[in-house]
Amino acid sequence: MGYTLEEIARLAGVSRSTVSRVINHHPSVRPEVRERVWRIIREVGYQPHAAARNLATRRSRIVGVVIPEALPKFFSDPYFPAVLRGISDALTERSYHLMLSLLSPQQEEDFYQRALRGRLVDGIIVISAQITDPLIRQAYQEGLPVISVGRYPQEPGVSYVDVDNVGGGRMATDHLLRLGRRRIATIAGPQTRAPGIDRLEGYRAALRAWGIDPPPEWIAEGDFTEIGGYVAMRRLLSARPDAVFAASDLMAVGAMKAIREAGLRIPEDIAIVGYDDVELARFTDPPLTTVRQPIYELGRIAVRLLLSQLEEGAREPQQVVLPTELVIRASCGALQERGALEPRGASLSGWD
Amino acid sequence: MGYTLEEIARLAGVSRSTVSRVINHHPSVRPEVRERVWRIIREVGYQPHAAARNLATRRSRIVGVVIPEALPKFFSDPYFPAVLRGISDALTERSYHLMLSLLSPQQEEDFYQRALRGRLVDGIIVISAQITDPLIRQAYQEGLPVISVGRYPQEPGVSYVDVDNVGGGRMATDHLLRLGRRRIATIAGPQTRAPGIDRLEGYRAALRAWGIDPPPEWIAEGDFTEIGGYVAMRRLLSARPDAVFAASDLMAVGAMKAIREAGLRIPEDIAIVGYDDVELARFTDPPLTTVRQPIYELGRIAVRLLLSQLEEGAREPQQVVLPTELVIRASCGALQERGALEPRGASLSGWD
DNA sequence: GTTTATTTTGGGAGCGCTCTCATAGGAGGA
DNA sequence: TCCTCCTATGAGAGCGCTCCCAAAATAAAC
Repeated sequence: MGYTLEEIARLAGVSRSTVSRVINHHPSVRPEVRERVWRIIREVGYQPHAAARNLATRRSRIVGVVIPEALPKFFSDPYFPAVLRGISDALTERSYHLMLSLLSPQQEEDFYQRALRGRLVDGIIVISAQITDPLIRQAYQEGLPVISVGRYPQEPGVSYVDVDNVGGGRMATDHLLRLGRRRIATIAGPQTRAPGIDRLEGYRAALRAWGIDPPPEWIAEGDFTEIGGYVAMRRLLSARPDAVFAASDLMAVGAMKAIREAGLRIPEDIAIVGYDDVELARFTDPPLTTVRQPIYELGRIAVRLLLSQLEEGAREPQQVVLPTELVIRASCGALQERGALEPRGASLSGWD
Repeated sequence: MGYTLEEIARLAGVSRSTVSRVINHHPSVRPEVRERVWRIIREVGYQPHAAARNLATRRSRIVGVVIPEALPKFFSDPYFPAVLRGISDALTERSYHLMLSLLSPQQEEDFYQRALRGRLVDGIIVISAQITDPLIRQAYQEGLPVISVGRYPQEPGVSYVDVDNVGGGRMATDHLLRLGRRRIATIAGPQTRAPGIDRLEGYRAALRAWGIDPPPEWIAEGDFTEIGGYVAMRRLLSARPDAVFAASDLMAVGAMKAIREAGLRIPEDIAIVGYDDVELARFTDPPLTTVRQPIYELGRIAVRLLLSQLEEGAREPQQVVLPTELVIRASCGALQERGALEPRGASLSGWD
């Protein structure tokens, strides 16, 4: 423990430089020498000192992953673990390390100073940024490598990966239209955040394509939670919709409750489509038709974009939007065997 | 961008050493000089280079958090996010950074080499180790700072934080005994992992204290999953128990299904207590009495132990066991208003 | 067998910081 | 007023690596 390059060099009877070349797989070392050096390295269990290397190369091979305001959402939402897995897998493949920061807004500034400007990390990936995330803006303006998971409209030059929320909203609404529904209401997400805005935009686009102009009373705003969906749905009921597109599964669940309380049937009286495909969606009554997003991929691609900046020096903003997928279950009325998958009590494994 | 100590020194008209003292809050700098230096630092936005500092101090202020085999469990289990939050909060308070590694067994070795022996991290916290985790053992044997979240019986000197699984099992079982149940069966967790072993031990201890010696047919082993609980319960039914202690909530849910299929009522015919207090436990029918663990604290304390090794050079193994808490709902029969909390359909927010 | 080109190796100079030690001022005591 | 004792500051030597450049060894060309 605690060997240095110098000592390995001495043991192998070569110079420091040669050992350095061996570790870094530089071609111009005689195979015989290379072998000898490796043997010594393995023998004594030598491992180059990370800080020394980082200092000399001016690279740390560490990527910061920032989850602002993680505290409430990090729990319930399967979103974060999935993105994180994607990021982690992709980084590991490329021999990078992942520095995780669950930050409150006050801590963000401090983090930024220490980690990014102090070159502790080579770049950062910010997940689910507020629409005006100062971290992203600051990093971007100083030319430090940053990728946003979720589009970042404030600063058009910021690279991001996002899911096609407009497309997802359109797909969900279009599906209801094709099933013959015409009075399609929506429970939109908060209009302060990109997913909320985009999914509503998709809803509008789909209706527009069918020549329908939704009146204001078809649109209610929720906050992505179950209660929010419930409250919004009660308001929408007076418009007598025959279908609802909810911008999150949780809101869809709340909406289903309100619909049932009003004595209406799902999907016969009101069809419903959610968004996210959370695990729960398979176990609602009836199972929820919903929009699935490639969340794991989101993480992987964020890494790919960041490393292309880091290693190939890509300068122009790269903006990737991934397509979504419609998962058809019974709540939209497209399936015959409605109720067949209905669970007894709450259940998570899906085996019953 | 890219200022060095030297340059700040020149700008402030002092030496490098003095600037270094200022940043490190060394007392012996004249207040007037200190102020002048700080002003320059703020003005140019200077930030010390992390790698240079790490090299000189031989400390990185980074702690590695290793979650082996994260892939399947990281999702469903609220355990990991909670521990992670505890760790993250505690580290942030002490100005440490968190390096997260979601590792497959093959990657563990590589990680160990690079991160720990290369001094990329000052120490590691391993969550939910396999009972024979090689990472922990290797680190421990080389004297590198490692804390296990969950006890590590293989190597008695390893420091760990754990939850009192024996106490939790005893508490759950004792509760059923106090409610008058006498034929108490258990669905134990896998006997290859500490929580499984310990909770069963607690069950035994509680019965022993009441002079009851559970026959083998009262004990079935599950794998912590819902199916596992279902299968185990079907086996147990032939022993005609009047209560069951399931070593996980998921198994309890499976057991409830089996009980109901057998035409028996909960809690009248068979009372049931689970373990973990997962979110779902509030929404089963009837709501599940269960054992809650201080998971967030687990993370915080892991950090405290690690830093006491790192900063105060604590050498002797520190082993902390946290108490659990019994959350009484209707499934054990202790509550009158059974069914009052019963949800309609699936629901997560608990507001209905 | 030279000369020239090429590959392999070694030495030196950093990377940007900390930390010990020596020195220059000042304060305090006689 | 002089000497002693602190306190504030500066200089220098690393920390352990990479990378450039020149030297040595080898191969190729004449």
